[in-house]
Amino acid sequence: MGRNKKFNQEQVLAEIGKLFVKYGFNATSLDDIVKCTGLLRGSLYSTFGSKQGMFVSALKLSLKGENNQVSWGLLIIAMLEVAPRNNMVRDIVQQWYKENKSANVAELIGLQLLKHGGIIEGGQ
Amino acid sequence: MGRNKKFNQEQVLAEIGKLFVKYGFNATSLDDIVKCTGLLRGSLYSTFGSKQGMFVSALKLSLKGENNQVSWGLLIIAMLEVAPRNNMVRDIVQQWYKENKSANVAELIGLQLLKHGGIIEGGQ
DNA sequence: CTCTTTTTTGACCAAACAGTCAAAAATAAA
DNA sequence: TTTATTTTTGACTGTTTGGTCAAAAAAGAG
Repeated sequence: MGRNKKFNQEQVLAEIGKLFVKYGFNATSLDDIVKCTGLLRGSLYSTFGSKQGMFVSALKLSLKGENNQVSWGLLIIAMLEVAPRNNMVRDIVQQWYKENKSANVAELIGLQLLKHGGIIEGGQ
Repeated sequence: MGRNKKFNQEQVLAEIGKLFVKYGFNATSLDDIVKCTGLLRGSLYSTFGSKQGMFVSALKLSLKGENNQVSWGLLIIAMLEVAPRNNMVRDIVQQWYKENKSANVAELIGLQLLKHGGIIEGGQ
């Protein structure tokens, strides 16, 4: 019983994921997240617990679908900014790596990072 | 005339570079830099102008030598955290990419990022 | 020694930060 | 309708942030 959440969690996580990809983890502020989701801090924190919780949830959701621009972005942000100090994120990425290890995953990661930095061109 | 700087600029930049590699750009605070270099904010700012200036100087210096763990680290941080909003850094990395473009640069970048995130093992 | 220029010093600042919480509102269940 | 439970709201907090600046100290040049 009690009230139901009035927002669609997956929709919100998709928005949050796009934000993290655009600015990176540390450079994305809670004010940014509040603005882009339309939710208030209390709702975000009671749902996800912390900023890292928001990232973890967005990452997990994104990895459930097939690899796209957002999931690649979240993966490289995870490896550079989050995984080194968050075991849960490191485990998630490690799991993903195990399942997707192929001859050229490393190369694909590198290409995504080069795109992200605007060093080479790429869709969007 | 006038006083000479009493610190070795290249030594200081090497320390700063290591810090940036360890924590990333955004997660490295000026207090961190002050502590690790032994310099005070005023000296740092009168020499490098800004935090981004410190990063640019450390990156340039590191790329003058041959590729090592620090220069790889600075490059991936540059691409993910700095280049998207700093044209100078983007140009530096682009220049580096032009000079080092080989069949497997992208793969090397990907491997470095996987190492950085602790996803695969690697020296140190 | 004196003069002039430069560096060093560290206190200071406003803005931005992630996170909290008590009260109000909403609603599912009985 | 009442009650129990949940979510929403938004003001609030202490901390940390990158950056500034005037005064003091140092030292090269004459």
